[in-house]
Amino acid sequence: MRTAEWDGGPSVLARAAAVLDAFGADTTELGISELARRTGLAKSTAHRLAGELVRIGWLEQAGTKVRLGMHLFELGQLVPRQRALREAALPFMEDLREATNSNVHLAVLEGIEVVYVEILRVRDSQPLPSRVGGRLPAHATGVGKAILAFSPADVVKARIDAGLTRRTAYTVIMPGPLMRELATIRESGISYDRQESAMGVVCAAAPVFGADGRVLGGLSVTGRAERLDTERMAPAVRTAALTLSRQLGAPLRRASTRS
Amino acid sequence: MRTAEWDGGPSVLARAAAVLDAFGADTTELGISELARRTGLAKSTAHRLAGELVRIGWLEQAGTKVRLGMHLFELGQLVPRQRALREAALPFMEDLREATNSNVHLAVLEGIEVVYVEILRVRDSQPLPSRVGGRLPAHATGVGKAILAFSPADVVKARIDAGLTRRTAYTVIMPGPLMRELATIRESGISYDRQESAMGVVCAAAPVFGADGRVLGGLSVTGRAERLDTERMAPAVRTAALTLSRQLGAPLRRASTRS
DNA sequence: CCATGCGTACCGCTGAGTGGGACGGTGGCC
DNA sequence: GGCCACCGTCCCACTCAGCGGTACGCATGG
Repeated sequence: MRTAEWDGGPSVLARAAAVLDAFGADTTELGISELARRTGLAKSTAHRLAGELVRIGWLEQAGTKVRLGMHLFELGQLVPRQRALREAALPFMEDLREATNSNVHLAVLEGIEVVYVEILRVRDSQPLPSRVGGRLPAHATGVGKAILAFSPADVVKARIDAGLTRRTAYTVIMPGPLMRELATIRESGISYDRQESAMGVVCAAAPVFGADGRVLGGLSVTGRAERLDTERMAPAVRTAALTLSRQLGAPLRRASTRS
Repeated sequence: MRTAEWDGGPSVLARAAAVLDAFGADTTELGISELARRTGLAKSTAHRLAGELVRIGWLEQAGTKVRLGMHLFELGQLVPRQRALREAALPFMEDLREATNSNVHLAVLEGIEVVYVEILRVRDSQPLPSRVGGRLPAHATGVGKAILAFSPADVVKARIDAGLTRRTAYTVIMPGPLMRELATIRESGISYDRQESAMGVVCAAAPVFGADGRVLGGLSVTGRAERLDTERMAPAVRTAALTLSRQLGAPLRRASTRS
């Protein structure tokens, strides 16, 4: 069997993780053979693993196919990084949406990417490239840059070393300019995304800090380029992020706080 | 090692599931020894499993302790039963919250319990016994009874056979009265919870149907007994549930639709 | 009517997983 | 201050859980 793609040792758990990771936003159901193909497992192995995963509730039988099970949703809702932040942030996010009449995002950093923890959309919202539980490269998003600006140097280094992948013509892909922008964000406490993650989408973002003074995530106001004046939104986002940080017990000293 | 507690065979996956299930709403971080104790695994086994789970992102290292990882949140957000329903329901839930100025719940049936998929709270909301991703016995909640009323007979039987556990003095714990109430709900399309899940908490709920005509979940308006007039809320909840069902492609025939 | 691909089932081999045990560090109670 | 209980970590020999090649019955469709 081909195991070369897994760096370490292909343990049962790694195989099971590969099975679950075979599903995606547009891949909600898979048959056994398709599962085996995507994971590189033998068909009989995929069959047995799927059966076992169904028995523990991580997969659900859908006819002869299989899909992610509710137990995973339940577990996911218990993830503390997400839960504590979302719970504390929700009221402020709703205020922010009402005040700005724009989409509001809450995200955390996971490795070198941001994961969206909550999204409040406005009624007439155009489609956005973000999804709750979805990932985007940190350097190509407003919240990502806000978080990176207040993260330890090795985190920024990891992001740069992994390659500043281009997502649009405006994505910052050079280390130098990115570092300079992060310095500016540290001064102003505000980060902008000017069509850097998706064409036509702009946002203003600000970092959220925890009780230990370290950055926990980012808050942003997002909208279409032709409708949203990011500079006008900046004070509102920053205020919401500061208020949220204060409620989380963050030691906010001056205008801009660094870790 | 003690494996008698697991019915089938204690596969690696079952052990890993036990490790993850050791965490809960109030148990966000665990040490290795505590983990071993709660799962009944040998300490060295718990240690190795935890290490492997960390490597695949299902757990996170928190100092020497360990907690659920962001990867589980990401996976959980992909669960189709939850995602499709929540996405379609959100706008209607917001309308419902605004119209009734009360907490709005969306839940699905998982086995014999309901799992809350989304909760919209009002500003001054008193604490509720519900949590997104949390479980409650189906027979003791408004949404649960709404779903049971339109579920196949064997589902209702399973719920009754598992025991109608009492949660408050008002919980329906006798099979006969429960069956009669479900019949009433089938007629009216409305289900009530009068302090049956928690003292002081009442709700009005209605079932949500999918394109195949089967019940997908339940929608409810919830509040404190002294402030919420459930009968006055009933038409709003039922309307929202019907509108949502129609958008989901449900074949709604008459005033009340059954599967 | 055969080719193809599906889900399912069986079964012998083997190395991944197991857990007992040991070890060093640490915190608190006496 | 010194004892002790408990912690996380690591090692290692045994064994059975997991693996995948193989085969079968069944749709589908060309």
